[in-house]
Amino acid sequence: MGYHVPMTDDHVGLRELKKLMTRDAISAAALKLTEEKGLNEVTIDDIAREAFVSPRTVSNYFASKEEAVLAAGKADAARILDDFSASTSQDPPLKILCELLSTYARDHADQLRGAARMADLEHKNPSLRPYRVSQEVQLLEKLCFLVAARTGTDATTDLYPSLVASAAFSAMLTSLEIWWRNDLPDERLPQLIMDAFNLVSAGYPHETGHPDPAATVSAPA
Amino acid sequence: MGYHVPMTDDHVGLRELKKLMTRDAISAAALKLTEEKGLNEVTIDDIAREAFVSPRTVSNYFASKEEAVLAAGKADAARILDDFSASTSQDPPLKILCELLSTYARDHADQLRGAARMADLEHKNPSLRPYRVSQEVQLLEKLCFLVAARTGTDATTDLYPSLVASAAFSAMLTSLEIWWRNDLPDERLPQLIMDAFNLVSAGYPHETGHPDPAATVSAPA
DNA sequence: GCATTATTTTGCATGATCCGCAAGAGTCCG
DNA sequence: CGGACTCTTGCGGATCATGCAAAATAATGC
Repeated sequence: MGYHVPMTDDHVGLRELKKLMTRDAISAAALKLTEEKGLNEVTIDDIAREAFVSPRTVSNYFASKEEAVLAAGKADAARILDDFSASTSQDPPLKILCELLSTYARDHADQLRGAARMADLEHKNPSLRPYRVSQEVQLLEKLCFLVAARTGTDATTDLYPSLVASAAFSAMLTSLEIWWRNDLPDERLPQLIMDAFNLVSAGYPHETGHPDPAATVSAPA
Repeated sequence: MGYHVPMTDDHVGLRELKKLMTRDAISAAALKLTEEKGLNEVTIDDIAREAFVSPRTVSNYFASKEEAVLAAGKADAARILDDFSASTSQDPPLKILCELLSTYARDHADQLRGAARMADLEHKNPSLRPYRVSQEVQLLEKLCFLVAARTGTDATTDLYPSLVASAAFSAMLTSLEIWWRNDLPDERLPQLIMDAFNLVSAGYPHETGHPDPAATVSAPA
């Protein structure tokens, strides 16, 4: 299934290509219809018609409408994990992830708009939430093992890798959430991500009120 | 069973009582059958028979089998949040939560075994996962607002409350996970929780190998 | 106690989803 | 071109979610 095909176009296989295309078509159809009518008003038959496939094929690719809708924004996160996995830096994992994520946020603002659209969808269609969070947890477990491998710790017995992975995720997700909820400009996001990672790396210093303007968006100095 | 009408009850209502009882009965039936046969082999009709109610009543209380199964272990977490909300300490939120949780782990290890059993169920029945993580996220959001209220920050614009809430959750969940995955004795859990919170508060110091024996369980020397 | 009201439980029906199965269409490889 | 393999499709059965109205049960007033 999700095997990484050879990097050369040599023998990619027309079959695999068509499979990916129909998958994308179904996912795109689900996304479009959901944005138009709301997920509970969309049936599998509707998605099938929109994607020019049979209803059975839709169920063949996705276990539920929700997964079809959410399949659109899955690729981005995987790329980040690959980059982290491929990095040869000796810095602490949190530093590597901070640089990776803030850089990505700076260079791919368009992708992030897609993520924001997703967040919007999720707010309007609560039934999407469980599936989305579940996907996040899967990524988190993957990141946990990557951190363990990188630092020579054991994800099954050590606290460290799991805690670091969770911290990175919360930093990224919290930044995205605040960025999206407050309609901040694209330029603010990288800084927000770095602020979040700094707060995490500093051990969450006790705040009362707003002593640190860098950690809030209410005073855009 | 009930003989005569209560003489000391301040109108609690027999109705409300029966409602709670049937709810518990359904949830318990769902849990029992799922542990026996696996959730995909359990139908709503089965649960209804086991709980001595009609199938329609099951759907009346829970939107899905999954919710019925998970309804069992919901109360514990709410108590912790209430304790945190009621605390008048001026310590940082993470310190308060650390003490609250390690104390709870020391005094109520049995309840936490129940939580561990749930985690086991989730591993064997993947369809439970979305519903469970969704519940966790709801608790996390609640904790986020409690932290914001306690520290005078704004959960919608500040990174701090969301990051702190996430950190506390990951510390607790990671401790629990490692505790039950390695079949550690009850006495180890409070210490594990405190280690996790210390690691979090220290900003996840970079480890390679196992320099800190307090952060691992592999060498109980 | 008895009747009235309010709430819960239940059965029934409908629309939708999930999944296994086998036939048809398309692709791959020699 | 032809066999082997894979994907698509239609069908059928089992399950599920939900609205609706009637039966059952608890609460309230007389």
